[in-house]
Amino acid sequence: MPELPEVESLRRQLEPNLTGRQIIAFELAMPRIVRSGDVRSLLGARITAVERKGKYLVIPSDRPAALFVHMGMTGTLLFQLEAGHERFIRATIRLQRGLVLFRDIRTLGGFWIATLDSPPWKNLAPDPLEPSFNLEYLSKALSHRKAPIKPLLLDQSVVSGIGNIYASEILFRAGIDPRTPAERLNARQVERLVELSRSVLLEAIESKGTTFRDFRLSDGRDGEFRQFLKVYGREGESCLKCGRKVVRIVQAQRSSYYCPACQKLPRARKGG
DNA sequence: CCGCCAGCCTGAAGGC
DNA sequence: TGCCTTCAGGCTGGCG
Repeated sequence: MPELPEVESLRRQLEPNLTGRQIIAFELAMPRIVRSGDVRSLLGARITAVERKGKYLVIPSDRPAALFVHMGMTGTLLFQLEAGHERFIRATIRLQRGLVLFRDIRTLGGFWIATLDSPPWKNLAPDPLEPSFNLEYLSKALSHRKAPIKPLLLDQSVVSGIGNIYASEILFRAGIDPRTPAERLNARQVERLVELSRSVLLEAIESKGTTFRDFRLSDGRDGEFRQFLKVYGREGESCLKCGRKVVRIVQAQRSSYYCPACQKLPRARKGG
């Protein structure tokens, strides 16, 4: 699953079911999903909150240790009162009441057990819902960056929480060509990126995220934002603004979708 | 520091 | 019915 709206939707569903509950046991069907730390340091611990940082879920406890979860490409956390018959369950957290199942087809996600002041990430930028993600911040982060803006939106040290679907959606709504060198964006465009990153992610949260393929909410349901996607996955279909065909290109080994008519590159500079 | 690329994994879907 | 290739909501580490 993966991007901010999906992780935030999971967080909201899990919070009331996990907060205040004691961890009874970990059952690791695939031990290597524990990337660092020891799950034994959480046995008997009581969960005190379910938080999110970028695309990570952060689950602190009444012990020094906290559980960090990243969903990778295909991970999710299912909450069930009783064991079911789900496929691809890599780990099960047995609670005082209920079970948290880590379902991850491609096993690119994982668990980290660590203290809150030594999280698994380094250089994680603010996400677009944080006040510190503003024009001043983003202008500085993008200045002197010659790389195309689209892959930079996926760089979690520039802005956290945005992944491949929402990067294309944000750029479409901002009217910016994904190939635009970041340093060539003017202040007006950077401002639009700040505002639209925020509004697109908020709208997606309203719909409990996007299920394009594998993502499931913690109750097993699908996110409903897919119906509101304007370009992602719509190669060859008509642009919803102008009717021209949506194009797919590959940047940094990832698909980017955009409308060549609605999303323009800046004009080449003289001499340059 | 920056930009690019291979690699990590598994499963679904499409072509032949 | 295979067999093979391509494609996937992410991120890390290594190279130049």
